[in-house]
Amino acid sequence: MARGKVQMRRIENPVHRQVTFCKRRGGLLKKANELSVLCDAEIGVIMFSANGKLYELATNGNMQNLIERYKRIGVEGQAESSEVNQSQVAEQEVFMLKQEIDLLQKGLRYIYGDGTAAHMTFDELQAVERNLEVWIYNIRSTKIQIMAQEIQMLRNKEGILKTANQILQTKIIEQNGLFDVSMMIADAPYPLTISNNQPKVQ
Amino acid sequence: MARGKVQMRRIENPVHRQVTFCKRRGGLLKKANELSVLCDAEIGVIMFSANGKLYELATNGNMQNLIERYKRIGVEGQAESSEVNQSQVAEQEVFMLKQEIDLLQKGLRYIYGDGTAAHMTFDELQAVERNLEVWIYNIRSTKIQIMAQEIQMLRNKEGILKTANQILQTKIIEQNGLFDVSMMIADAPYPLTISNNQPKVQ
DNA sequence: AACTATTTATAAGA
DNA sequence: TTCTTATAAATAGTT
Repeated sequence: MARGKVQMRRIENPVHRQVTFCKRRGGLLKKANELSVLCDAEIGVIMFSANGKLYELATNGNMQNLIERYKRIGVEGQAESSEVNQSQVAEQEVFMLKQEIDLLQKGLRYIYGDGTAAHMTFDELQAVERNLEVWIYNIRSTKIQIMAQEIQMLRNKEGILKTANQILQTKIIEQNGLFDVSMMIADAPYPLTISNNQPKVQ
Repeated sequence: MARGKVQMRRIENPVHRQVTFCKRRGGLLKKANELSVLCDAEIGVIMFSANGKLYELATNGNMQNLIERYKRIGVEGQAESSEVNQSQVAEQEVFMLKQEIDLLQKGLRYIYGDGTAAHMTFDELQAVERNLEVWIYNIRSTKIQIMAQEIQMLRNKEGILKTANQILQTKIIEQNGLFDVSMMIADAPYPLTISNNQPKVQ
């Protein structure tokens, strides 16, 4: 509105955005208050900044009352809504969220809780038991996979070490001509020149 | 703001007041929307005109959500409140709620999740498996308890029914004098005069 | 936060 | 309510 028209889209520069928010926030609250005084209207404004900070104004001094009135009057005599009547959608959404929360809480009570499962019905217990069996099955499968991978890795290592061992023996024999070192290391259980650092499986 | 400065008090002329309300209402909503877009803020405005008509704007398109958020966050980080700050109580409550939500989410990710457990380490799997075994054990114990209670209850019922049966037979015999009805009901598997509505165990 | 050149909002009139 | 226009207010860019 001054020193240049502004494009009506999000200000990318964070500092700039913050400054503008601060300025316009004041302006908006002032306008709201003026409208309230001049026209004898009751106005509430709720603002959440980008970083979640709350700013509010209620011209009657009490946002709770205003919200109560809003919910009561609600859909009835309203005129210029920002959108079409979304109250049904909103109610539905709230209902869904509440159900989801219930489910979350129940599920956790189910698992953590006192462990005695004493408050559950027989059918619920039956269902949980089946779930637990599936989970145990999955966990055991995964464990077996992990162990199989370990085994495979160890076998690969074994092969590499054996090969290295042979190469080393060959080199030593070449360097020492006719002298046969194979008798010197005949009792060693592993190649003497490569450390054997294997991972463990419990 | 134009053609003369305006005194900041209620406009007495009703027509004039209505016109001003209409104009400034539009201005306020526009400003609110601009602020929302420019600064990435979430803004709700509720206006009740002097004659009780409701006008509203919610920049996220849903006033219910905004009110929910307002009530949740409440007094936390707010600056220009129209009321005194109850921040300590509110902050505590918000903190508790956040922790609870974290716990819920963490616990459920653990249990539900993708079921494949592929992202867990071997040791984690081991721990979960032990937990699951404990839970299954508890569940099976509880099931057995429930079944034992059922059996006990059924036995009690059986006793009561047998007693009732005998009493009834006795009464009938008394009323009919020498006539013996016991032969009439000898083939009935249960007492004929008491409904037998037993719970089921799967 | 303070300063202005401009843009925007709007009071009065129609 | 809406349009017009003179003027008051708000504010973008700068310091």
